[in-house]
Amino acid sequence: MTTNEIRRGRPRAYHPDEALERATEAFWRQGYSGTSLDALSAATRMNRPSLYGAFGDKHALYAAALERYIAEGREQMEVALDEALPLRNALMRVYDGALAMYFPTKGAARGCFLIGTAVTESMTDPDVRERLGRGLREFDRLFEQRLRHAQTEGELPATADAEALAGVASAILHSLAMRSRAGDSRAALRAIAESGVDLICGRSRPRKRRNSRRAGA
Amino acid sequence: MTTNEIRRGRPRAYHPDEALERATEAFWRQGYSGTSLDALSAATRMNRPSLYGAFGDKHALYAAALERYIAEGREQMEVALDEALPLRNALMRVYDGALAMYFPTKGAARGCFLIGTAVTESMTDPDVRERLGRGLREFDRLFEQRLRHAQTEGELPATADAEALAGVASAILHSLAMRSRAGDSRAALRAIAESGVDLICGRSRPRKRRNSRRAGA
DNA sequence: CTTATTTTGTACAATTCAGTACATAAATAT
DNA sequence: ATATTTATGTACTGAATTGTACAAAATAAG
Repeated sequence: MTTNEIRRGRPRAYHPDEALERATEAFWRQGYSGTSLDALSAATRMNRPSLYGAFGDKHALYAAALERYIAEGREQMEVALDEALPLRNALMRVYDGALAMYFPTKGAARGCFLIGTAVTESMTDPDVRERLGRGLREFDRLFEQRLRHAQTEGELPATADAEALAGVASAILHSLAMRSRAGDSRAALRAIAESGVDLICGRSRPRKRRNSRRAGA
Repeated sequence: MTTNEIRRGRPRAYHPDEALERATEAFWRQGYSGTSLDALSAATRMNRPSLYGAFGDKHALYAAALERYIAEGREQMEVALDEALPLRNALMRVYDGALAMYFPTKGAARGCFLIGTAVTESMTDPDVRERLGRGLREFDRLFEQRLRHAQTEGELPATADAEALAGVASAILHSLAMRSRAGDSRAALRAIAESGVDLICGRSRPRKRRNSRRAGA
């Protein structure tokens, strides 16, 4: 991707991709307004002028972080929604992949970067609102596409409303994104995802999983 | 509620409740970190020292705003979920009430104050995370309670998992809260709510409302 | 080696931030 | 009237904010 051209002048002391990832993590934790350039400088281990040189101002850096996150999310989702798998499994793979991101192996739960930060900023920043909207619509589209495929395979009735079901599938994802920031446990969120999948795929018999562990954080 | 005791000294030039409401609106638009005390002072039309005297520091003011919003939301939801109404209508009343808040009659869409601001702040502020969690659980509880009632009335099968369905009902609400900040139109969000209600209540025949208007913002 | 080019690191400027000190104003109590 | 109490309004402090100027450093080109 990043073609290694022969660059003149002093070489960079950072990897742009790594730096963007670290900047993303800083925004992820503290939000856009709550993340200072000092914090970004520390996170990326780039000094201030290098940050500006590489990404432009704070807003451009955040925009790049959002773009990268959305693109990666789409790729992960495309993989998870493998059409060779049963619809149930495919959907759960999306939610499990999301939960893996929302609950890092080390450190506190962090939820979804896009939802956790852009939703606040979108009110006063039309550019962020636009990116947030495009991101959400992208995920809607992938769900819908996969559901339509399930219809052609007979996994879902041909009369089902794929667009509507995709909206519900997305809603489950949105809920996981938020709840993981509200102190809910990963297990509790996975149970919610399963409920959603049951409902979308049309459980023949309602599961009787009473007393399943649902402990808080 | 606020007992009008005989107060000595210079009378206040503001109404605490009104001021808290205006402060809420400022936070609603700009988030916690993005709202300066100057902005709060302007919104409440209270000068800085009066703000501190009345509410304490910025954090305490935000906490009070959250508390008030959650309490009001609970009340509205209790009214909407009237047990005398069919489950379908009751649920749609909740979503319609939410959309009425998220899309004010004048001004841009603003979504949910709790979700739109606390989800960002919850990462670095345990107190906010706690309040966010309690708020969400409160709404879960009301949904679940209403769904259990529907079971006793035979509107839902006795074998249904009320807790799980309540999670889905909440997820729909969470999705509306976010999407309204992402540029989605109110009509599109209402369609999503209807899809969710259909799924929760178990539509006998999948609705065929193809080509219903779903225009963007 | 010299020059051109690019990045780094320090240091700074101008603003904005949260929070407070203090004098003044406006009410009640005696 | 005078004292007491409470709130207001101005002005301020110290810290944090974003963004930039500029010299030194590190590389390639000639």
